[in-house]
Amino acid sequence: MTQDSISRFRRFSRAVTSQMGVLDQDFLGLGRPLGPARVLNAIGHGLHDISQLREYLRLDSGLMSRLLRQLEAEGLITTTPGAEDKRRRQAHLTPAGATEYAAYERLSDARAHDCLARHPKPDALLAAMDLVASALGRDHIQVQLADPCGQAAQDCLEAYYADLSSRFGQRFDPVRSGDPEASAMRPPDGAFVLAVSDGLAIGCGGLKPLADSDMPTGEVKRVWVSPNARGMGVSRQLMQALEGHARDLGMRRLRLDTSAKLSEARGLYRATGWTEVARYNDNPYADHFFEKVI
Amino acid sequence: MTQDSISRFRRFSRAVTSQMGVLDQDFLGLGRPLGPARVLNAIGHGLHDISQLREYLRLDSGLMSRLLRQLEAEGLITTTPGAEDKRRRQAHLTPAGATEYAAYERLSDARAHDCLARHPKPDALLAAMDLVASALGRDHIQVQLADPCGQAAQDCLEAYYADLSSRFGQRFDPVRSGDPEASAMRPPDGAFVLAVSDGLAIGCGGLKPLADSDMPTGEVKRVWVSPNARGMGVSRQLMQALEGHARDLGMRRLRLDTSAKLSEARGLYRATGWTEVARYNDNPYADHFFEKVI
DNA sequence: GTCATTAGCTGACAATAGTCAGATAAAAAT
DNA sequence: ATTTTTATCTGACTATTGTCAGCTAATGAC
Repeated sequence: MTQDSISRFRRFSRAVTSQMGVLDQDFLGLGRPLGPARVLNAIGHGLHDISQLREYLRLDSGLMSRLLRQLEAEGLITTTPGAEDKRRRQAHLTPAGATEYAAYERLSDARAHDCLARHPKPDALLAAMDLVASALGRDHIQVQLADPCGQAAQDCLEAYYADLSSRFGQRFDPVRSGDPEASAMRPPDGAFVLAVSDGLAIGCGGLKPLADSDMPTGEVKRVWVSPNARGMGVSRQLMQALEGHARDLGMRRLRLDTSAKLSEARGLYRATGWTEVARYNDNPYADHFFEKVI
Repeated sequence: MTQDSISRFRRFSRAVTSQMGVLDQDFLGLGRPLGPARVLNAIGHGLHDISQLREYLRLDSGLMSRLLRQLEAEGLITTTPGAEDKRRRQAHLTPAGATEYAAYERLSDARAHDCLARHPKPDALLAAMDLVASALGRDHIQVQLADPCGQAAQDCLEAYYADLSSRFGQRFDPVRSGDPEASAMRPPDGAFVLAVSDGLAIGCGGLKPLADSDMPTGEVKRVWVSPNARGMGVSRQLMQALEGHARDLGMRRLRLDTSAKLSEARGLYRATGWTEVARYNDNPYADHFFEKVI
């Protein structure tokens, strides 16, 4: 079983526990009550901002504060005032806390592994979990800037290329880590965004500058949404985010190319203010071209 | 959305809450704390035996008792000593309790309906939920005697016939409610069992007497497992249950017919003590015949 | 500067959940 | 008939979770 399966399983678990209004009691059995265990895990999972923690765990500020003091007294975390705003405190794991967190992670991994290992079709099970998690978590999908060469982005892009390969019946194999376009999709030139649902990247989109005569123009590329998360408005969110970044980067116009084989997409473009234009590049796979002034 | 979708959704929800070690906080918002609300719902759902309730909800006997007293004081339930064993008390909803229970059901229905209604592919979502629920709940699948003309049995049989029709490319349409074989599959002549996972029937099997010369013989018929629950040992459980009933009914030998197109099944039969025999009936769809002395 | 707002903390409670050692009565085992 | 076991109940606790008003320090608006 790959690490990726485990993370997909855990995403499902998180989606279910946080979206269906359920509490995860998984954490019991390691000698710590649910409250502090949830806080410890959330911090371990990368939520350092206390206000974020409160929102994620839906805890009262008083209760949150007490739980933090408790973990601090146990020597598992430290809290420090924020760098910019000293009111916003940050929580971080101490080495002892990291060890405890790792124990929870192992427990969780083991459960995921067991469940998948004894299933006759683990891939089908994971796909079903993805579908359910996306449906349950559709209101909590976040679009965020990411490094196009990071692991999550690479996972998305590989899935995207595989998707394209199967649609065009032809192998897509762009240079991977040394992707010549990657640097163009990083600030300050462009942008690359990921749609993240409960910690798993389920979609992506890139924006790179396009040399043009009359006005600063960007090109939208590699917009892709995981099949199990389609129809949930993710691509719309991705496009909005890319437009926002384009504006911030001073671009005045966006372009994109697409193919008749990706028919779902064309409706979205038309519905969100894009107009079809004449071919503007020599991409052999593209047969439809759109433009939007922003 | 059909009622069936709702029950499938709710089955998923129950499977997730009870199998992943999570507590359903769904019940909040109707002015009752989680504990009593869970008890009320479990009773409404048909769990009357207090020991069953305790096991299902995993509550301490003292706590359970107190929650019952509380609900009794509110006039929502009554408890009575069991008919056979006066220690085992039974809990039942009063009319007022039934009204409260219905309010929870409506809330739950509404949530299920909303979630399905806003999904682009509700059927795919439900199928994914079935798959996940079956995987999570595989250790809690119960095989129980049922009326072959009951609603759950009819749902299974219809799915079974649809399955056969698609495999044989030919329409199967046995007489439904007036099924001539139904009465043969009821005690005292035969048996009909359902595999139930979190309240949803996911498989079935029938047993009817077969006229034979040398020893009392039964025939196993209509063994079917929902595609989303296959590979989880359900058919094995069904066959075991049918064998048990056959023994109780005094049968000494079992027979069954099957088709080469249902190849998965033949491995199971061989592995569980059946031997292939010569054709014993004129079923045109059957081309393989098995027998087992019990 | 003053004032309103914000993030988080503390104290004082209250409600809920869980535990455990008997008590009681019915059933089962001897 | 006696003893043991079982199912439930009760009382006396403890632990956990949730709530709310007021406090402090930092920030931002005017």
